[in-house]
Amino acid sequence: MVATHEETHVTIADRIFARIQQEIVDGTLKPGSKISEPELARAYGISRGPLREAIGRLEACSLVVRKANVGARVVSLSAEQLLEIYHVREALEGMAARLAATAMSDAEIADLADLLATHRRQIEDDPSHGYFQREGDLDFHYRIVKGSKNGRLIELLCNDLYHLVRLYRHQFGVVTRAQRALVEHEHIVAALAERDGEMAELLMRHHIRATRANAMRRIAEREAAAG
Amino acid sequence: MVATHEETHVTIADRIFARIQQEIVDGTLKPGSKISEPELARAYGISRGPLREAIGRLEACSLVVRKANVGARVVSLSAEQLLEIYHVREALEGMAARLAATAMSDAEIADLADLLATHRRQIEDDPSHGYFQREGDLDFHYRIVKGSKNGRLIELLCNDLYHLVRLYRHQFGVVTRAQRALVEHEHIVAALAERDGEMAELLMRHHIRATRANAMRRIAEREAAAG
DNA sequence: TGTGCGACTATTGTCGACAATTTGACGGAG
DNA sequence: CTCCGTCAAATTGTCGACAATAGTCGCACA
Repeated sequence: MVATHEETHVTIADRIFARIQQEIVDGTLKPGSKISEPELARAYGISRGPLREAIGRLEACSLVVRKANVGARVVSLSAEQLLEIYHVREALEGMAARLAATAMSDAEIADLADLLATHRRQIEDDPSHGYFQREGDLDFHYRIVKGSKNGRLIELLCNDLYHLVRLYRHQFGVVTRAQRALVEHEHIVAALAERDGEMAELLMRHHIRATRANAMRRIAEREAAAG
Repeated sequence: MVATHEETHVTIADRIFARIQQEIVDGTLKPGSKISEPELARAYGISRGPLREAIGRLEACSLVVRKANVGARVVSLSAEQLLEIYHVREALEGMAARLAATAMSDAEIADLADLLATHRRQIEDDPSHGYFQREGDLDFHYRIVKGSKNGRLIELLCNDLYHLVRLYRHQFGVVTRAQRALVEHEHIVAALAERDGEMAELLMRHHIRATRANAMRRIAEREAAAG
C-alpha cells in the first residue's frame, strides 16, 4: 500500500457522529428535541450500534444530554450555562493567547494579520457585517488556539467548546459586535507580534468578557421582549 | 417503589467504566498496556457492548487512546503532554479560584480552612508527609473547583483532568512539596476569606506553576538517572 | 540469504434479536 | 371530576453472532 502518512480509516460511527454534530450545530436538530435511536437508525440506514457510539461522543462534547433508560436530547443551553461557558472560554483562550505569543511563528502571525485586514475591508465595504463575520470571528479564535501549539487546549476548545458556541449562536441568535470585535482582534495580534504573552492574555480575556457582556445583554433583551 | 428522589439507575457500562477508570488511575492497568475487548469482557463476565461504551467514555476523558481497527491502550503521558495539562490546569483552576471567591459561602470557606489546619497538624506531627498529603492536596483543589459553582468547570476538572493528574502521579512518582504547597494553600484560602477573586486567581496560578516546575524538575532528574 | 507476496488468525466494527425499564393511556375508585 | 393503580407499547440496555480489517507467520523467489 502507498504510504498514507496519516492513517484515517473512517468508520460508520465517525461519519454519523460528524453528521449529527453538523445537524445539531446548524439547527437541523433543534435544541431540546429527542434523539430517537430507532428513528435515526432507520433514517441513516445503519444499525443502532454505531449510532449509540456516535451519541456517546456527542454526549462527551456536551451537544446532547442523556439519561439512563430514557434517552438522549439535544442540549438546550440556559443563560446560566452560557455564562459558565464564557468563563471557561475566558480562562482557556486567555492561556491560549499567552502561549501563542511565544509559540506562533512570524509567518503565522503575519497570516493572522492578513486575515484581519481582509475582515476590515469587508466590514468597511459592507456594514451589514452578517454571516461572514461570525465565521470569521471563529476563524480568528481558531487560529489563536491552534497557535498555542497546546494539543489539549486545542482539543478542548476546537472539538468541544466551539461547537457549543456555534450552537448557542443559532439558539439565541446573538449578533456579533463586528467593528469593536475587529479592533480588539487587531490589538491582540499586535501583542502577539510584540511577543508579549502577558498582554495578549489580558487583551483576549478582556475581549471575551466584552463578548460575554454583549451576549448576556442581547439575551436579556430577548427574554424581556418574549416574556 | 420507594421514591428515590435522585434516580440512580446504574447501568453495566457505568460500573465497568468506573472500575476500569479506577484500575487505570491506581496503576493496576499500566500505561501503554493494551485494552483487549474479548479479554476484559471475559474477565468481567459481561458482553462487549457495555465494555465498548465504557472504553468510549475512557477515551473521552483521555485515559485511553484508541485507533480504528487497532484497539485501545492505556494512555502513556509524555513530559510534553504533562506540561500541556499543567497549562490547562493553571488557566482553569485560576478561574475556579476567582469564581470561588464570590461563590463560596462563609461556611464552605471555614470548612476549607479547617481542612488546611488538619493538614498542618499532620505535617508537623509526621514530616514524612506521604500518601495522605497527595490525596489531601487533591481534596483541597477539588473544594476550590466545586466552590466555583461552575458546572462546566467542575466537570472538566473533576471528571477529566484530575484523573489524569492522579495517573501521572503514579506514572512518574512525583512527590508533592508538602510544606510549601500547604503554605500556598493557606494563602489562597486567605484571599478567598477576603473575597478577593483577583488575588485568589493570581495565587492559584502561581501555586500551580510552582507545582509544575517541581514536577518537571523531578522528571528531568528521573530521566537523567535512568538514561 | 534477504525480500516481498500471500494466506491465516485474532481483534475490532457492525448487525439483528432479546430483556429490562420507562412512559403514557385506560379504567375504576373516592 | 380527580387521583391512583394496572397494563400495554415503545424505547433503551445488553447480548451473541457475523463481517471486515490489521498484524503475523510462512513460503516462494530473486
